Amino acid sequence: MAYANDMAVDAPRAARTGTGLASALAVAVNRLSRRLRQERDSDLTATQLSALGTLRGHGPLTAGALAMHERVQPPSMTRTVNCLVEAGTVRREPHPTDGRQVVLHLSEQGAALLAAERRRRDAWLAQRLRALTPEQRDLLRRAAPVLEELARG
Amino acid sequence: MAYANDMAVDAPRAARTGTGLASALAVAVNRLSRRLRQERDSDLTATQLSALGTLRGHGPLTAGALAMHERVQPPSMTRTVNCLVEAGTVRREPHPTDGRQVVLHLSEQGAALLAAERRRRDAWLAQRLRALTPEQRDLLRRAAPVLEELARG
DNA sequence: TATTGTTATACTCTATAACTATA
DNA sequence: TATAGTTATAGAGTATAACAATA
Repeated sequence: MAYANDMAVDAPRAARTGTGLASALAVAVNRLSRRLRQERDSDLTATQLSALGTLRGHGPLTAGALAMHERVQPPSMTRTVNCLVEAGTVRREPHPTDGRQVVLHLSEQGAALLAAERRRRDAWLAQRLRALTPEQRDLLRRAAPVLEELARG
Repeated sequence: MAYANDMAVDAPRAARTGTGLASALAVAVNRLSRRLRQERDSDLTATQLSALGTLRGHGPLTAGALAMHERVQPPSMTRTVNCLVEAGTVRREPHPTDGRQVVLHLSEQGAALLAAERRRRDAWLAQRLRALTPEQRDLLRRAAPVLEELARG
């Protein structure tokens, strides 16, 4: 016997039947993520923006801590940070007590760029959201933190 | 004056303040999408599974139609399809009336692989979902089709 | 001439393994 | 010896531009 998610691959069907939530959610999230990536229009990629956003939200972080927050392996973060430093959006500074660690700081230029890029990146989604009903927007407003919690796990 | 989404970068804050929904949603969706990609454990990638899933849902499609559904450019889909054909999960067949077009069919082997992979991919998310409250799950169940609708735009 | 699909090429993201420097 | 970060290397996804075949 197949699993429930083999019988309900699309979100509308999952909503009707009450089965396959995991599958429907995974598909929807992946599609929307890809769609959002298409809408960015700048020098910074979605991955770089995400790292900058984390630095803005949390303040300075070590390379390892940033990698953990972004859920990537350290070498991947090294590469991303190299791009960000080269673009002048992030500064590498020595750790005060541990010579092995590096502390990453968002530069003023980085903060400004982040704000501008985020506006651009969100423009498409914000426009789409305005086309929804108030109830649907409220639904998404309450769902967003739950999605974050799922990702945090 | 900055946009609302510059003041609320994280989902919980957006939920509290009622601002920055687009930004919070974009961040949450991107994080969860990346997290889900980490959880796959198979020969097929998330992109390949998504293409197979679309073929299963819609039946045979031309290369161009599949690219449109997956929201990628035709050359990207060519590459994905090459991998799928090489893996024996998809067959290329000639279009009955138009010699330029190619019709892509999900093979039986592809359907079986898809089912198995989807189970594996969803296992992590399903487990995480069980840790939520029934209200949160219901929230996501209703949010999933809205996310799909946003992506479809 | 327009359309469909592919090939050529390049760039980004990501990972694992190996290496360096420091604790 | 263990840890933090980087470098080296490789594989996948995506895109644009150029090309082939067909309509």
